[in-house]
Amino acid sequence: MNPYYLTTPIYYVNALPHLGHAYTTIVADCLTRFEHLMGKDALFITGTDEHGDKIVQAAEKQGKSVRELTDEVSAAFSALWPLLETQPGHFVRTSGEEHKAVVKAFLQKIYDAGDIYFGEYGGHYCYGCERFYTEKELENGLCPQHLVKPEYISERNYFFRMSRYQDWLKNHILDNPDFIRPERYRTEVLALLDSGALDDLCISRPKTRLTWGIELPFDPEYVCYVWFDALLAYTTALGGPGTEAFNARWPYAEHLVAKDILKPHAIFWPTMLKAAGLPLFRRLNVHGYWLIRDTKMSKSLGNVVSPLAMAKRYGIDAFRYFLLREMHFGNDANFSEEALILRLNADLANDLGNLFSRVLSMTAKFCGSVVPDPDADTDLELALKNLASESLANYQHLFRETRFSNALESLWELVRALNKYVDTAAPWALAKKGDAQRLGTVLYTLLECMRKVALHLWPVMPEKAGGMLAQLGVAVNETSGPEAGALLPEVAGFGLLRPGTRVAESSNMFPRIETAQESPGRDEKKHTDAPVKGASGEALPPSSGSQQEAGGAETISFADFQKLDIRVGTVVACEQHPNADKLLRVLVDLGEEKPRQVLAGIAEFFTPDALVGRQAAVVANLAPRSIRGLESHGMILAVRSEGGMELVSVSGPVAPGSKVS
RNA sequence: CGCGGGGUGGAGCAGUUUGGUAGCUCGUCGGGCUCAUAACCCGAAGGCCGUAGGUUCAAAUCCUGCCCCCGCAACCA
Repeated sequence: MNPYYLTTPIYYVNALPHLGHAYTTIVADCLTRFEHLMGKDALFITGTDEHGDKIVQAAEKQGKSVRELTDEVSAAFSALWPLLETQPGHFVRTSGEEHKAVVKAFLQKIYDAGDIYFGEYGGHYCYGCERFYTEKELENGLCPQHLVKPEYISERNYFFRMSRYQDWLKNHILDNPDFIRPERYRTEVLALLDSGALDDLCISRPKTRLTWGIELPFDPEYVCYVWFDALLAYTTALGGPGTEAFNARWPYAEHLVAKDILKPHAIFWPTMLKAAGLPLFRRLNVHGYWLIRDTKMSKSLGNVVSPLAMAKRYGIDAFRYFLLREMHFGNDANFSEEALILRLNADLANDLGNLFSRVLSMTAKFCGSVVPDPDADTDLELALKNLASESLANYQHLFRETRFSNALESLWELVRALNKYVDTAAPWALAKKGDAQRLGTVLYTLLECMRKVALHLWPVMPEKAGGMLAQLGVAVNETSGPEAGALLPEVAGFGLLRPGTRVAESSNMFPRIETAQESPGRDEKKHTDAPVKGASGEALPPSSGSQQEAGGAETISFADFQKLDIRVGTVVACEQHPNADKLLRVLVDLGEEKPRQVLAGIAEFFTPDALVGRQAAVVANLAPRSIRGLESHGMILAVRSEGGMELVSVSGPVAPGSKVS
């Protein structure tokens, strides 16, 4: 038994799952599948963090009980995993009884060891944030979030002597370069430790302020600080400290988190474990954010699709491939449908899919879809095999280091080399010549290498890889996948594919996505580019200074005007923004496949019901923007009048999506 | 001095830890092949690696100053 244990964060249930959650969990799944193929007894877990102020607030806002809300959101998370083709070994909920027992035992242990003390805590408390601020954090004495003066409250609380472990932690990080990765986050944590003394950590909340939490075992008047509780879920998933499963796996534990929760994982958590006399986890893997910027697709198509919907549209395997290939682990990356299609077509359809298509088709044509016997290798095969060994070795190394993008790039060197080999060896010419021996060698070499590629891709694209292996006559268990350790002999060994095996007659694993948006997308670009230059070159310099309108607005070129895509939409639904008084969340039918979500700052003037059914002008190609937790995909045009506000609309009903020109 | 990320051929990104011929994908141009998903293969054009100094035999890579973008925050779409 060679254990591997990986955790995703225990996701906070104050919001529904989004792309970030999907990414982290998919990475965890890929790594776990990979380690399985590398011979490990691999397991990853995930779960939900359900305690704390924010959950209580969210529940109140939605008019639900805390239990209702947490059950609901937690269910939404667990329902997501199969859709992403991920298979967590456990799903922990911090509101579960087992977890509570683990937390209480842990707290008691540290308490008994003398690392928890009761102390006075005075601070500037902001009721809006429900938290204390230090002098430093305040801006001009005001809460930076709410811009109100916080109240000075003095409170007695329990503290964890984290400061005691500062030097120890620093040394541990210095002695173990792999403890926090990638490097930049390790540097950041070291800088943080160097910058000043580590404070002790306040780990309690009086029940007078918060009751939704785990009661301290040594004082029923207090509940546990949410981080202190949540981090322990990583041990709960194994049954908790002291259990057999825990002892077996915990020393091999790795965590996977996004950069926003670096500090709790890199500082709180190791010191907590140290204080409790437990072994540390082995490694903390930190990734960046997915940014969603000006998605050009939405501009020309007018369709804005959620990333998860995109997974459905293009297939979960392609989605997983894209996420791993596009983001350099640790850095931020951009998500766009355009980029996704590009990757799908270039890497999956043209390179990989086409390789399978052409080789299987030739095998059918020249060898009756039976794997031929190879004859002696020529220099061509030897060179290819060298390249394959190197590429696969790199892939395995880089994948293990969470450098997925580089790993896949390395694997694709092999895929391209195989396509090139087809051209160079020209099996069709050999067939014509009747050189069956040479033809057998070439096709065998190709099929064998394709099998290796498919096998290595299984962690990333389980379904597609399974399909490719099946086409090559390799049986793979649908749920558990290839056998544990299947990758180990693959780097140097060739010849595992048996001659005589029946293979598929053709293959169409990754059809190209024909960019259905005709060419208006491109034309549009040209239209905007060319005229703009022309206009500014001729018209602007002499006139721009003098042509001021009465209203004070400067003139713009016709080309600039053309950039605006204003359409008339029908409001199909409308509700108050759950987290903003002045904003309405409006669903507008713009003649697209789905109504568009637009946030409008008009709640003072319109009730949600008053808007439903009305038509209004909408700027349809405005870059999406997130406002207080919700994304807005456009702007509803309105006029502020003396008595209130009026929508900009049309004099008679028109079809939703009609363009204003 | 709020914190952080970044400025590399037309676009998007590696490379910077361990200085030593500037790399990948897309796009453009030309050619080849016909097994294949208008795919594949070859070749070419295109970069003073933001800027100014410094260290060095040698700097995208180390040091210092400066300029410019972006995220976080902001009831603003």
